[in-house]
Amino acid sequence: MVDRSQVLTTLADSDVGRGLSANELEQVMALGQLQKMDPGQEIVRQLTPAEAVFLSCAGTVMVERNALNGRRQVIAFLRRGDYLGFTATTRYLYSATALEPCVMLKFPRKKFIALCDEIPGLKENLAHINNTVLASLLDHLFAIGQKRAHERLAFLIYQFYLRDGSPESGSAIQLPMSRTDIGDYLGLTLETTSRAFSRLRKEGIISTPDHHSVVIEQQEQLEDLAEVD
Amino acid sequence: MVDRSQVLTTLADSDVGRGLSANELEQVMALGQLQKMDPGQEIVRQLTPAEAVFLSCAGTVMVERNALNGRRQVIAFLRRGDYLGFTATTRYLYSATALEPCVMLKFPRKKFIALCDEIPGLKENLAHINNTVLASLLDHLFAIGQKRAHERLAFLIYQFYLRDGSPESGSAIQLPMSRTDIGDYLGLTLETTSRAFSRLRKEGIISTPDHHSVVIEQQEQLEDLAEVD
DNA sequence: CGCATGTTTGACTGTAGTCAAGATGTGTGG
DNA sequence: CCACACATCTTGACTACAGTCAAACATGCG
Repeated sequence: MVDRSQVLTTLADSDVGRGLSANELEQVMALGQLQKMDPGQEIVRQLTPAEAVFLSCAGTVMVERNALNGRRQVIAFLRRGDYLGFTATTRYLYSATALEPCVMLKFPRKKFIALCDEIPGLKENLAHINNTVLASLLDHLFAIGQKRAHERLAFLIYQFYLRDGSPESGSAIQLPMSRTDIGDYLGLTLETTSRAFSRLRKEGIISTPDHHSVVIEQQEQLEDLAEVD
Repeated sequence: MVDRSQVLTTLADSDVGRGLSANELEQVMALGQLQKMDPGQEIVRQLTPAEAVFLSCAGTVMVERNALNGRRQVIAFLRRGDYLGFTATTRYLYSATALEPCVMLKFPRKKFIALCDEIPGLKENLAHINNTVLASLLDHLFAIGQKRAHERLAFLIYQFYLRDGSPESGSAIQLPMSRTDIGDYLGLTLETTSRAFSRLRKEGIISTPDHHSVVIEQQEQLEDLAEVD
C-alpha cells in the first residue's frame, strides 16, 4: 500500500503542484490514481494513444525513443516530482519504463487538461514545466552534438549531482541505470561509456564505489567538462 | 516599408494566431512592433535578459547556442510563422540571427504574457507550440545521438521538404545556410557535412543545382535515411 | 559454489575530425 | 569584359575518436 499523504507532499513540492492551495491540491489528487510499477515495467508505450499523464512519486523512470531498426535514444531519467506526458499529438512520442520499483500518480489526460482550466495555477505550472523540459533538452542536445565521450558522461553525472541538491563532497550519487542506458542517453555505445568512466576515474575526477554509485572527487574539473555555456 | 496586412495574414496562418478572431488578431498585432533585420544581424543574444518574444514574418532565422570554448550547437532554423522566445529563465538560452533579410514582429514579453491571459486561444496556441517544439527537439536529439553523417543530412533535408509542404518531385528546396551552419546543426564538421552531400549525390538520392538548393531525386530512400521511428 | 548478468579491458576497424590543397563562385576594379 | 581577390565548398591524405567483436573480470543470486 502506498501512503497517500506522502504522495500529496510529493505533489505539493513538485513543479506540478507548486503554489497550489490545499484545496486545489486535493482536487488534483482526487483525479489521480496511484500505480505501483516493478523494475522493467512499461508505463507508456511509444505510438500508443496518449490517454494519461503522470506524476512520478518514487523511483526512477527512463524515457526513451525507439526506431524501427533497433536504435534507441534515451531522452530522460525521471524522478520523484517529475511530470510525464507531454505530446503535441494524440499518441506518445516515447516509451517510459520503470528502472526501480516506482510509484506513479496517473491522470486521465482529458480530465487533467480540463482541470488545468479550472485551476489557473496548475496551467501556469504546466507551462513552466514545459519550458524547463525544453531547457534541459537544449542542454542535452548540446552535449550530444558537441561534446566528447568523457565530457558527455561528466554532463550526465553533473546533472544527477545538481538534481540531488549538490550534496556534500564525498557523498555518493546513485545511477540506477545500466551502462547501456547511459550510452543510449549520451549517444555512445556501452563500451565507450565504460571507457569514459575509466577515464574519469583514472584522472581522479570521480570514483565508483559500485556500478550504480559515483562519488565526485574533483567537482571543478567535472563542472568544466560538463559545462554547457 | 513592410506591409502590415501581410503580417496580419502571417499571424493568422501561424501557430501563434491560429483560430483567433479578427478582433483578437488585431489586439496581438497592436502589441507587436515590426522589425527588419539584415543578414547576419543578431535578433536575440544568449544570456541577455529575455525581454521580448518574436513572430518570424519573412526570411530564415538561425537559433544557436554557444559555449565559452567556441563550440556551437545550432538549434533550429525558423521561418515565416515560427515563434521565437521560449525560456524557463529570465535570460535567453540561445542566440538568434538572421540568415536572410528578415521581418520580425517583436512583442514585449511581459505584455505578451499578459495578453495570453486575456485571450485564452492565444495561451492555448502557445502551449501547443511548446509541445511542437518539444517534439521536433526529440527528433533532432535522436538524429544527432543515433544517426550517421549522411543520415543526419537526410534528416535535415527531409525536414525542409516537409516544411515546404512536400512539393512536387523535381522542385528545389532552398537551404539558405552555410555548410558550417548545417554541420553545427547536425553535430558534424563542415567537411563531413560536405562529404555527406557528396555521398547522397553519388547515390542519386539528391542533386544540388547550387550550394543553397537541393532537389530530392529519390524520395523514398531519403525518407528511409531520415526516419526517426 | 557456479552460473548469469553486467562491466571492464583489449585488439582491431571504421567513421568522422583535422589539416591542407584545389575547385567553384561572386563581386570589384582596372 | 576580363583579371583578381575573397568566400565557400569540395576533395584528398592522414589522424583520432568511437564502434565492433571478443575475452576476461566482477557481482549478485539461486
